[in-house]
Amino acid sequence: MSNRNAIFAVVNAIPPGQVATYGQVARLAGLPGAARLVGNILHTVPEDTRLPWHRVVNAQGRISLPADSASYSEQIARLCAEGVIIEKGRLSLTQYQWRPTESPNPHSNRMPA
DNA sequence: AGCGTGACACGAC
DNA sequence: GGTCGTGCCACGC
Repeated sequence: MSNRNAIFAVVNAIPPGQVATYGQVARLAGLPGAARLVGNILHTVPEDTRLPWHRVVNAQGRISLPADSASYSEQIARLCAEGVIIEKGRLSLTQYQWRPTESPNPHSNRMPA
């Protein structure tokens, strides 16, 4: 399995109404420190994908896309539809960040409470 | 095969 | 508390 697929698997495992940071996804995918790669990969994802890419935000709880892009508003719309409240382009990580309990990779999920 | 790149994270101001 | 600058990794050209 390529790392790309590993990242897909992790993102795919994020429950609705919750979000994960790029770094978190990278770690869960077994690629600590490769946060940028996650964004890079997600950017190459086709638009018609089933992947819940909108549940991935940066460590600041902000949408990491250009505010004028279509994907930006798309992401906000989807999150909002799942009950995630976003203010000033920011959301509360402490409230919505995914706490992986039964991740596909129980191997490397290290996330302090 | 090598180099630049990016939807980031983290430590400092 | 926010903003700025540097480091990191794997991907794609």
